[in-house]
Amino acid sequence: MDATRTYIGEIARRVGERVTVRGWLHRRRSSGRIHFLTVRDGTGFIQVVLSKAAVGEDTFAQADHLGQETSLIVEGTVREDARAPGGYEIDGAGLEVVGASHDYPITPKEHGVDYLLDRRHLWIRSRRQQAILRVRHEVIDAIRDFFNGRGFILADTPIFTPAACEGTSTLFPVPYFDDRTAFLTQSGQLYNEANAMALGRVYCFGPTFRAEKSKTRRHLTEFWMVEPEMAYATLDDAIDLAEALVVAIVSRVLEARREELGVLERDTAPLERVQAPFPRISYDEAAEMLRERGRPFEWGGDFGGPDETALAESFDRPVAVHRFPSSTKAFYMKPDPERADLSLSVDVLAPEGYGEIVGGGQRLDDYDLLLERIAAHDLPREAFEWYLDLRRYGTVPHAGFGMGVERVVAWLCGLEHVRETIPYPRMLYRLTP
RNA sequence: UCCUCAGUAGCUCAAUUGGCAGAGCAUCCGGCUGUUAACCGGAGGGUUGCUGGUUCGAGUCCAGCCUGAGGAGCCA
Repeated sequence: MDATRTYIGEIARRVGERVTVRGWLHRRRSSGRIHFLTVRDGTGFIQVVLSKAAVGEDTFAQADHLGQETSLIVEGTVREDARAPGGYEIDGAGLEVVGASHDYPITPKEHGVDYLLDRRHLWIRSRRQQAILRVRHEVIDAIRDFFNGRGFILADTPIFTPAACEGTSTLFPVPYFDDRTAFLTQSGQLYNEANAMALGRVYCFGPTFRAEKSKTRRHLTEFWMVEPEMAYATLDDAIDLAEALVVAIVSRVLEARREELGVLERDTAPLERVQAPFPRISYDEAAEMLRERGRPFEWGGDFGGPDETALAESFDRPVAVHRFPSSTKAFYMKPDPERADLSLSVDVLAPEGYGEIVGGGQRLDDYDLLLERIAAHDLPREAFEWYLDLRRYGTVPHAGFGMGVERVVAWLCGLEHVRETIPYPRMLYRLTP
């Protein structure tokens, strides 16, 4: 095994060369005097052809009994061949088993969701799951590049928090030293505002936790959210930024992960249409559209999943819905100066029924009004003294939003459920593996 | 928390009006020199989610429970 170590992802550039590939046996077929091993190594899949003449009696017999997911090192010569899946294959000359595998539970046939989720640590080895996780990687990388390239500073916010940021019923409590209770963050929002007052334009990017007893295709109890916040910024600035971010992510994935989208059989035509400008409609206009479509919708409420789908169906790209009633939004949203019952808020709805991917707006920057809101929401003032400081010491208009990574990945991959967009999903009834 | 649906071999499913527990895949054995979820032949593999009830007889009907899925509310 002295041939150059090669990753399968670069095999097309190694035609004619003697290579060594280290990976796992994905699948095996045999036709008597010839074995076909599909080997994967995390960078791709390659078919290895073994003939008795080339590898000898013993190795040939051994290869006939290798179980799915056996780890192995294969040496051979790369050849272009139209009969091989992907167009290239390795003429095997030697085979070394690193670790045996018997009765691998995930076979090439169908399995149920519960069965696969119980074996998520193995399921991620499948071609489809690998493709999804690669798209997720690309989305995250695109997000970081987008903000870093525009001068935003990454300033992460704490995961242990002392109290609620938005409400109290959806927080996970955790025992903290000396009989105290901490809560897992459900948004970096408040700290993000403080960071923006220090650094101008910032973003935080990390896991967030919501103890909502939601059981739908778009909910996880642990999910990743990126939250930019800008000092001296308005609602329109936030919408502009969200639009540019979504466009940047989609075009990056289309450019860098076309192969993965192919594995997922994702129709890319709807993604190609995701270009600025996005349509922008007010909550009032959205409510009118829903009524025109015959949906019973009462002004003042938030949109449900079916409402979001109905709205998104009217557009061929993401749509920004702005100025929701203040009653539907968090206490820190700034009221619309032209209509006190509305907030300077925005949701961006993804097309094709994927719903809300972005939520944000302009923040309340007036000290007295903020104090009033904290009281109106029955929040303990002491816990928010530091937050009130931001309005005591040089307050400025500021705005930002949060974007859920898993919903974006589910949309781009065309998935039925967000549970496949994260390596180990955490849901209402699932904490393992 | 509420509504709907499901649970049979390791996996995915079938089983007619309540009447002998079945198939494909996986596993093991054999065959095949270009397979593409290979194919062909053979073998092993069952507390029908749990508890109780109705019945000559229950996978099937009834009650309760458990587990899961889809949806609602809420949210990214």
